[in-house]
Amino acid sequence: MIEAAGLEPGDALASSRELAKRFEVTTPTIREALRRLEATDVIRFRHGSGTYVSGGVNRRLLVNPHVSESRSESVLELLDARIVLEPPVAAAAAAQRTDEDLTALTLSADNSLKPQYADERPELHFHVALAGASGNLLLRETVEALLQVRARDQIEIRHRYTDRDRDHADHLRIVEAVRDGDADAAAALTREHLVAIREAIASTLGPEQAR
Amino acid sequence: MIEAAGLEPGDALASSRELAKRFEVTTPTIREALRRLEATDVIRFRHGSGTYVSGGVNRRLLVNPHVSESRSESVLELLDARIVLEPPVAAAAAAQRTDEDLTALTLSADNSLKPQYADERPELHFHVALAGASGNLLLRETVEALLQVRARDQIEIRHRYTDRDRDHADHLRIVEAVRDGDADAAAALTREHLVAIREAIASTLGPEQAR
DNA sequence: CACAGGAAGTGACTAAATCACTTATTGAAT
DNA sequence: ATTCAATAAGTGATTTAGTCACTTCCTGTG
Repeated sequence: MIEAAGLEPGDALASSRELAKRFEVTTPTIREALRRLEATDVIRFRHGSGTYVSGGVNRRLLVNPHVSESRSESVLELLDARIVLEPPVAAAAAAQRTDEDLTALTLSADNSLKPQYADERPELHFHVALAGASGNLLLRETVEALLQVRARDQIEIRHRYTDRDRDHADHLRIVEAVRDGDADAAAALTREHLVAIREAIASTLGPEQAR
Repeated sequence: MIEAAGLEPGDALASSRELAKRFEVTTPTIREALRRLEATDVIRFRHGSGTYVSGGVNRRLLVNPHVSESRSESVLELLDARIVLEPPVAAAAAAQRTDEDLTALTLSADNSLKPQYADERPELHFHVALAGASGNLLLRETVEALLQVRARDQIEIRHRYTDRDRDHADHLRIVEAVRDGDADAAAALTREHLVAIREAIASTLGPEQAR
């Protein structure tokens, strides 16, 4: 029904009772269906107000909200993965970027100085914007999903261990490489940037966890 | 509760009615909770039998089951993404692989000749095993998730357009590179392998969609 | 020893309410 | 005319009590 009506994030759905009538089932049954959609962030409930379409409708990859963070290993595992995956994405961005991508990228680079928005507006997160510049939506979504793994830790890291000025400088250099279409430089700079973050975290965790 | 009891895929949960008693809510409420877990493949219902823990418990990344495939663009987008992401993963595998990884990889390479198992046993899928050899679980999960995007199409492709013997030969060459710890060769061979598949599909789709 | 039949357990669903929360409207005081 | 608190309507959240449908396993019969 969401598809057919072409509903976008923010749009309201019909009320539970109305949906129950329309599909000729009872409200508990409708609620079960809606709960499934809620689990993948396709819709969101607002008690007393209504149910609304959420960002998940156009997100193919997502982080399992039901896997506890304690099961997963160290935060370093995540950064290791990013160090492998993001440099080639940056290279693709350098090769494919349009002028609009470039302005969006510059915008998000400036935003790195005040990272509080990044959690709500993913497109303002530098690494998401970078992946977006590759022109491949799936790459963007992959990076976006990775950044939501251990989201709590990542916010903690950004607020405590990261040197924002250095971050910003790193980002600007990556933007330059992307602007110039220099894929190798974009990849190398992205790798260095992430390795630096990894090292900063590894040192605070203590050498015994550094692998 | 699943965490606390350390339940693994295949284990049964208590019945709805029993859970309702234990959490002091009614069965419809329990069902809503279970439906959310079902949506991310943490549990699975078997009518008349019970509810069982499923593979999603240890899967952090997953494909949104509620996003229609029609919304997403061409299958080529997916292959483009894989061409960017998987070669560096192969390189990491070459650098980090243990001897056990190597045997698992060889096993899955042989399995490429009879790909029907790959859908149920992801660890037998060559590209998943390759990512697993990197030693980074998150990388493995990322590749695993990507392979489930447009799963229907991917199965179709494997059954109709792929030259199994050539696939197998490609895989064996990648295994050799990983065995020898040759990261550059592993990456290059993986890229060529995926590019070949992309070309094969692009030609069947007709030139107008080939970008 | 095989197997049909039945009982018990389980998920799936219904029906009719009630409670809790939000929002827009209304009407009185300013 | 404007402001703002009370109110009413709409919505999600949950309950209670029960029925139907499906599986599984056990038991008694041939």
